[in-house]
Amino acid sequence: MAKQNQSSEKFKRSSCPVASTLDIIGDKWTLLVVRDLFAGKRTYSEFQGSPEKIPTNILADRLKRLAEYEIVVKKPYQHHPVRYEYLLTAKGKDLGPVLMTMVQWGEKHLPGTKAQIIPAKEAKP
Amino acid sequence: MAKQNQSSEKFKRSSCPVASTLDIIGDKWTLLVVRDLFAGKRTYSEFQGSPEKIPTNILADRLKRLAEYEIVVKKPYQHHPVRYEYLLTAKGKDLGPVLMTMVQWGEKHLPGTKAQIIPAKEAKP
DNA sequence: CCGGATCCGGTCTGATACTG
DNA sequence: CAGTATCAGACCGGATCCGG
Repeated sequence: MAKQNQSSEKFKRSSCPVASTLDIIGDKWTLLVVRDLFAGKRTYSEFQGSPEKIPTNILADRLKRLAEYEIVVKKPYQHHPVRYEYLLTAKGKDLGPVLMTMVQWGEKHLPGTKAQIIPAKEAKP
Repeated sequence: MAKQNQSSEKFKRSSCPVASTLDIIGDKWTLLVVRDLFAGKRTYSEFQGSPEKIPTNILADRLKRLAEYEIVVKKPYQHHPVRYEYLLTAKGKDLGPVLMTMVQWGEKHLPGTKAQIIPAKEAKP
């Protein structure tokens, strides 16, 4: 039975929107996956390829939860060896501003960080 | 020596601003404390009084970390029985937009949540 | 009393190995 | 490639204890 160890069932339903939102994205990895989705990554191995090196079991769990919360949809895009891709839903895309403000805060206050998720329009010096 | 159990030393220094920011605020409790600060709470017991019931050791640890990151400052405001208050720094106040976007996302996508930290200007439908 | 520190059981993380 | 299984150790969370 294995008491669903890292499974996905974490409903707390606080009345505060901040607390409720944090119940969903309040951990180190979830938003990193969302960031990768915004960056155009779509497959499991692309997520694994990110420099933060998310553990494979954590990645699987987060993707499952993101799908349950309808922040992403998982769909097969090839059948022979079955391949899946994960895409942001409208709800997931609405997390953009959250990511954005975090990027701005990080760039302003944390030295040595530079955004790469927003290509920007070639502001070449 | 007690190998600093829940102590504060969690530097990962990723180059991505999202990852770096998440190393600081990427957990369930930290932003909740920041939310309380924005809501005007300043003392240890006021934080403990929040409906989410943060455990005392977690609260102490988060406040210590927030102070180390210079997101808050801790200062005594009374001496007889010494009492402390925690105040947001400019860096901490800059987290406002992050909180804001999370509130907006939560209110839009999570039913049954209602903000209480931002009075809002009566944008009645 | 208030602001924390300590203890301890249970949960989750994270590295690696393994499977379809 | 896309995960699942396993397992030690880190971390959380509740309760309790302590210093001023």
